[in-house]
Formats: sequence, structure tokens, C-alpha cells
Amino acid sequence: MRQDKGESAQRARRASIRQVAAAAGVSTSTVSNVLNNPDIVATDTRRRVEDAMSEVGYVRNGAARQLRGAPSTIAGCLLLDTANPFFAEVSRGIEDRLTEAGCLLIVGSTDVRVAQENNYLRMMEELGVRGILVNPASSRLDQLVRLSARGTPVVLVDHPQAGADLCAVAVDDVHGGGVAADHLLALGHRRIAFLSGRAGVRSLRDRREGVRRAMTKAGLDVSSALVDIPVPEPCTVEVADAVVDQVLAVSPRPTAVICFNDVVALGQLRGLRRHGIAVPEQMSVIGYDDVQFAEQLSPALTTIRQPKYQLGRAAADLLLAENLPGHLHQEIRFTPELVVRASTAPLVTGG
Amino acid sequence: MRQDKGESAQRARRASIRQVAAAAGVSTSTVSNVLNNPDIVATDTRRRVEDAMSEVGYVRNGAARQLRGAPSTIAGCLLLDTANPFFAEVSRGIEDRLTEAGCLLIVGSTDVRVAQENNYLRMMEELGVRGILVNPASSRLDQLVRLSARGTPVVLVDHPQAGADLCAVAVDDVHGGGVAADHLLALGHRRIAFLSGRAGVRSLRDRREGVRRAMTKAGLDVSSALVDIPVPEPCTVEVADAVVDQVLAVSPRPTAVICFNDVVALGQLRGLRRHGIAVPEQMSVIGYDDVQFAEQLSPALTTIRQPKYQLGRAAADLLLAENLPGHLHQEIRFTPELVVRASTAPLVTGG
DNA sequence: CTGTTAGCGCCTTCAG
DNA sequence: CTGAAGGCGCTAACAG
Repeated sequence: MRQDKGESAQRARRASIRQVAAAAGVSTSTVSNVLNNPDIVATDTRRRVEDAMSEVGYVRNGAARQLRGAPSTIAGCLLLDTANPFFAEVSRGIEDRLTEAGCLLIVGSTDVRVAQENNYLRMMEELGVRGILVNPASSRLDQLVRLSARGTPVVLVDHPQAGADLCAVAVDDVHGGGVAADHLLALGHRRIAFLSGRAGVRSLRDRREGVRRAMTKAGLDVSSALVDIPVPEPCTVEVADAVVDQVLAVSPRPTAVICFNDVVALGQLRGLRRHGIAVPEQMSVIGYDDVQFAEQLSPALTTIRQPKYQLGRAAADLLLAENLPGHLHQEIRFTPELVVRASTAPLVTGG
Repeated sequence: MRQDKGESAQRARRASIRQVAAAAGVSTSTVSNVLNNPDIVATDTRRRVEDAMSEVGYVRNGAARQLRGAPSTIAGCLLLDTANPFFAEVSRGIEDRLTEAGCLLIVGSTDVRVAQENNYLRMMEELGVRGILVNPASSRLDQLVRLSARGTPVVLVDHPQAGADLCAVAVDDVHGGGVAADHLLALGHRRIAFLSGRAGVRSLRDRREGVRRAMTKAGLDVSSALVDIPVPEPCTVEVADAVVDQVLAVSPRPTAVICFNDVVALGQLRGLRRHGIAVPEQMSVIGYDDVQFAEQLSPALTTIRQPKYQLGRAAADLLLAENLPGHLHQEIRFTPELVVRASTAPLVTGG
């Protein structure tokens, strides 16, 4: 069963353009032409070459083509956590747009770790990817700007341009936090917990700022109306469930909680149920993202809807446009919207 | 603002090992040694080279390395739909294991389209990826076997080896379907709808077979006890919601429904609510996968739990082992388990 | 229309 | 320990 060549190698070397040429009795450049300029090759020569290709099992060598200057067919994408339903939908939007352009997608989860992000960025840059879509783990963008300047286009995903010389697709998080707070304030809540994630995440800071402004506008004293509670990593349902203990320990107890995403809200619902606290009667809960399952939770989740799939598609659009002649960096901005369901209700005084 | 070189190019050519050598006053092979055999280079020479690298902004050229014979740092993965929460978790497991091995991951969704799958496979093979993890869109595996024989290792994900000369990570779907049916039969249900997806998907056929066997074992006439209903693509909550109309139109009406995944079950819950049909009092619903949100649905979803993340990790493990000397193809098999919650209940006769 | 040639950037001999 | 040379597979020029 040994190969004739005597190569002990695991993986036999693939047939090259040269073997095809030999098998078809033509030169290598003719084979190359069949591949890249079929029109300029005589029909019967072409057919002979094509037969030779399937005969020797020829497969193009992407590395050699790229070395020769062909544009890369790979784009990269770094998200905080690809398993999170929000990012999973964003990623699918990216993938679909890239596929239309004949590109493949490398994905990576940073788990909000800058070191991991840099590691991925370096590997992708070495591969010479066509560009990288990044939901940054930190708000320091200089690393990304330098990467872009060195020749690998970078598009920010779910992050504002923030003065950086990059394309960006953003969602107005200040607005999102604002409408969440406005909703609760209109229902009479005057003490609201804000569940945020790892410190320093830009989108969460912005949402908190939106909440703060809404409270100020309503004439409230933020220091007593707003209770900050961090959710430790990893941000899973179980962890968010456990955080409920902290929420309930605050005195005076908040009557409503704004979660930084729907997974955390799911954990809150579970934890509150565990404590025998009725939602929304004794506690209003509001999520963020409006993932698929939000509508069918018990109770159905009031949340802030973000355009997830479209976010991804738009980002990929920008990336693909980076190569075009007169390209200018631009920011696309989406506005999130409140979706009122059953997890929020008017404050019952004396509850 | 024009570059001095007068290059109108979008993307300046990156610095090569040669420019580093020139800047450091050494030869290219010394630079190469600094990169690949740092130990054999004199300390001060090495430092000089390293300074030169950062000075000229050197980045390794992956294409050139690969052409020279370096192993690829990329693995591919083809799933039916990466945005589906089941596959998103599988994919995260793959990603984590690959990252430990210093590999990147290309993902692709086939949407159960063989043409799309083949397209992705071809592109990945041309790139010379280290291997490809595939949840096949069809049960014809010859294409994959040939790919593997040509030198690109293939690992089947959530699919049995089925006699193919490939590694595989499988979950016992017949068993899964069986326990779902056993549960409903024990509750007294005698007319059960099975919601399946696109025809020909192996895992769904197997689950149906499990259901069939359970019915037979219980002494039922399958032709009257089992009602097959297909859910058209794309398999979204909305589509599954609409399918409820078909379920209810069947005469005599089924009293329980087994869904092929939790997303479809979610749609069923929504559609049944729309029709004013109480779950589980008037209709029992059972899902598949046990995704994160299943526990918190209204009502909490009875479902079949699959080891999603572990499935991915195990598959990546097998792929990484393909290069090892005495490698033999193997199958790893997981067993799914029933998780009883609130969406199933005893049959109320005369309901 | 087809063949010849010269590298793309890197790494691995083999001499010094 | 360092330098010089060849070639991985492919394509863009140019010659025929």
C-alpha cells in the first residue's frame, strides 16, 4: 500500500500546474490561461487541459496565487463571543455578504481580552486577509488604526468611528439606554439597577450614559436613582442568575433592572423566580438586543431591539468597498428601538 | 499625501525579510533564523534584527511560508447554519480547541445546500487548510471521502462515521428520538406529530426512526400514531410558527408534537399561543438540543439535551490528531438525554 | 494562440 | 554563527 514515490509523508504533495501541463502536452502558461483566461485558449486545447486536470486531480494552490499577488479570499472577524446569540446573528450577516463576494470568513472570539484580540489580529495580518471586522475589546483603537495603515483594512463593528481613520458600523447605545430608562421612568420606577458587564466596554458605558441622562432629564438624583451592578465574566445565564442575589441585597431595593443583553436578562428572570419574586409585579426587567427567544420567555421580555443581521451585512459591505478606488472611511449608524412586552409594568407603591 | 514611491496602489507592499536584513546589516537567512531558530543567533545580532523588524514594520508572510511547506494555521468548518444556537455553541467549542493549538477557524453555513457545501469545500481545499470539520448537508459522503484522500483531513460533526474512512463525532439520534417518544407515550399520548426539516437530513431521519421504533415497541400502529409534518426552510421561529396551522388541521388532531430543534419548538409555542391553545394542557411540545433559553420559555421546554460545546471540542481534537504518525480514523459517540420541564403533560382524554 | 522566462517571500541546504 | 543560492506553484510579460 506504500506510495511508489517512497514518500513517507502523511500528505502526498498535490499535483501542480506543471503535471497538468505534462499530461495535456502543453506548457504551464496554457494551463494557467485555461484557469484565468479561458476565452483566449482554443476550445480543443482547453478541453484537453481540463481533462488532464481532473485526471491528475488538480487543485489550485491558493498560497502560490496569493504570493503572486492575487487578492486574498479571506476576511477576518473578531467578536466578543461568537456563541452569544447577538454576535451569532451579526456573524451570519457578515458571512452571507462575504459569500456573495466569493470570500471566506475567519471568526474569533476575544472574550473581551485585549491580548487574545491582538493575537488573532497578528495571525490574520500574517495571512494577508482582505480585511478584518472588529468589535473591539477595548476602546483604545490605535492598534487597529496602525494595522489599517499597514495595509489590512479594518472595519469597526457595533462601535462608533470615534474619530479613528476607519470605517465603522455603530448602533446608538446612548439612545438605547435612554429609551430603556424613559420607559421605566414613565412606569413610575425611581430606583433602577443597571447590570453592566466587564468594565470599560464602550457600548455598556454608552448605554449607562443614556440611562443617566434620562434620569437627569426627569429631574432625578442619579446617585440615588441608579444602582450599578457589574456582571462578572463569563457572561452566561448561570452567572447572571447568581447576580440576582446582589440586586436584591441593595437597600433600598431597586424596583427595576436594565440588563446589558438578553442573556443576562434571561438569567435575571431565572434568579428572580428562584427567589420567588414575581416579574413584572415585584420587579421589572428589561433586556437588550431582542434575540429570537426574547418574545417567548416567561414573561415575554421587554427589550431594546438591535438590527443584528443588518449590522453584519453593512459591516461586510464596508469592508468589501475598502479596495475600491476613491474609497473614503465612513460610519453607518443604526438606531435601536424599544420593544415593550410583559416583563415591565407600572411601579406598585408599597410593594 | 502621495506616497513617495509613486505607487498608485491602494495597499503598499509589505516589508519583506530582505528589507529587514538590509536595515539590520545582515543576510536574509539570519533574519529567518531570528524568526525560526532564535537560539542559534548571537544575542546582539538578534536584537539588532528585532529592532530592524519593528523599524520597517515587518510582518511575516503566511502565503510564502505555506508555499515553502509550513503547515497551514487554518481549519475550516461547515455547519448547516452558524446562527442557529445549537451550531453556534458547537462552533465555539471547535474554535476554543483550535485556538489552543494556534489555529484559526473559517466557518461557513451551508443551509443544507449541497452546492453551497461543495463550493465552500473547494475554496478551503485550494487554501490548503489543515482540515475541515463538516456537518454534511447530504448523507452521500463520497465527495468528502475523496477530499480526505486527496490530502485534506475531514472530520464529520454531529454525524456518524457510517462506514466512511473518516473521523466522526456523532450523537445517537435514534436514541434521542426514542426517549422523546417514550416520554410522550408514557404520558398517554397516542397521536404525535413529528416536525422534521428539509427532507434527507440524516439526523432527522434517525430521530424519526427512534420515534417509530418506540411506537412499535409500545404496540401502536405507526401509520395512525405518527404524523409527519415538514418545516420548510429557512428554519426560523416565524416559519415554525406558521406550521402550527398545518399541525392543527390534521384530523384527528395530534395531542403532542416533537420538534426537530428548540427554535422550531419556540415557533410552535408562539403559534399555539396565537391559536389560543394551551401548552401543555391541550398540546404537549417537546424540543431538541436544550439551548440556553429552553429552560426559561413559557412554558419551560421539555427537550432532548445534546452536548453541544463538547461536540465541537471533540471534533477539533480529532482533526488536530489527523497529522499524528499512527493516526487511525475513529468515531466518538455521545448520548443525548431527556430533560423534562413544563411543556409536556399527561394526555387529558376528551380534551 | 502557445511557449519561455522571471520572479512573488520565504526557508533550507551548503560553504565559509 | 553568517552568507549565497535554489525552488515551492503560480502568473504576467514577452516571443514565437
